[in-house]
Amino acid sequence: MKKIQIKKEVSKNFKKHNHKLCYETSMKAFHKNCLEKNLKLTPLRLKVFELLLKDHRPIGAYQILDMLSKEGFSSTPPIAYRVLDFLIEQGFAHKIERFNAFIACSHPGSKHSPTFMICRKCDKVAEMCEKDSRLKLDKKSLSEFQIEESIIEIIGICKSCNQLETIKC
Amino acid sequence: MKKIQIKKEVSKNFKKHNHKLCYETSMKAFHKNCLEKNLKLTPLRLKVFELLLKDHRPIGAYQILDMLSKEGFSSTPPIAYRVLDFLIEQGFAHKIERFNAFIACSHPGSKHSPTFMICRKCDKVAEMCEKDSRLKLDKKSLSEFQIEESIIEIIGICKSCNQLETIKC
DNA sequence: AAGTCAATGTTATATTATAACATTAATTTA
DNA sequence: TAAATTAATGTTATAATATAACATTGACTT
Repeated sequence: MKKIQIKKEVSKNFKKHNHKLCYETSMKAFHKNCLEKNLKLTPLRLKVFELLLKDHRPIGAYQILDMLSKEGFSSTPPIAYRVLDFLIEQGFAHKIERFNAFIACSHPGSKHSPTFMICRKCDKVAEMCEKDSRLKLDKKSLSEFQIEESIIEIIGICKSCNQLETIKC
Repeated sequence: MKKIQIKKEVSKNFKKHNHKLCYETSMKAFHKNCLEKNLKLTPLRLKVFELLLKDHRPIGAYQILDMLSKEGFSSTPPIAYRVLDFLIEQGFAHKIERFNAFIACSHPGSKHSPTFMICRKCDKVAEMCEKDSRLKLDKKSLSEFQIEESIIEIIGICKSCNQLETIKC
């Protein structure tokens, strides 16, 4: 039987969507990853990942520390940064350089260089999958530079915010 | 008479080149810009721009402050950040988010969203002009997100460093 | 039970950045 | 030209982000 391919919309993060599904899919992948690689899925790691998954907005390390402290976890800076490093290494989180903030990965499970669309009104972020975002460089440059990693962050206004603005007028 | 178009090489910043020409061209453009817009070309602004133009490496704000202090300028943080803001606004400098550092613009004179190639060996940076770097997003995303600004930073190894590495072996 | 190692805890400090207000110097205007 | 205005610079204080270094805990190994 042919598997039906459901085209996931890149910009869904900006709209109402089945977020419970987002959450559960990512959390399941995280469990699976840790199990397979024999990495420890500790309460701290789970909690931080859970916080990142809450909505599609980046969170600063110190915000995370606040939330951890409210939940009874230790909350000195290295606590947050270490777990964030772990999540990033494992491909389950990214840093948004523009905001010094962190976000759950939308296509978790392997290291990759993401492209982010960042709405400056609602602060939500959508991570595009590689096939929807391609950086075309000219031949000469490509031949002279060996790319290892790319940071692509697009800042603008998402459709939802744009529509709200239109309605307001 | 037809003007001869000299194709400027994007990756020249990584190699030996006529840097005096780089420097002078940029400095001249800076003078012209300030004159035309009636902005004050103060010793402080000149000095900071000069520092950024020294080579094609990004410099941190506190490095700039050190150098300013050595040259007898006042050197508390706002001094650097204010001038950097000015240079960025005027399109003569950019921030490299990845390194919280600043670099002289290679195509100065107007605000634009640059693409940087950053060599992680020699720390040099080349800024690509827009025609040599294009971000292709899928139609759907484009229609749903109004882009205002983009941050594109490519990290890797430049040809010069790559060759050095090869020779070493 | 002792040894090992990964994870977490802790203390201290480094690095990057901004807010708020004071002073100076250039320019405009009375 | 003197007063008024404004832009630029100077200053003090502090906020926000991040890491180094070492201690403790707890799980797993042997």
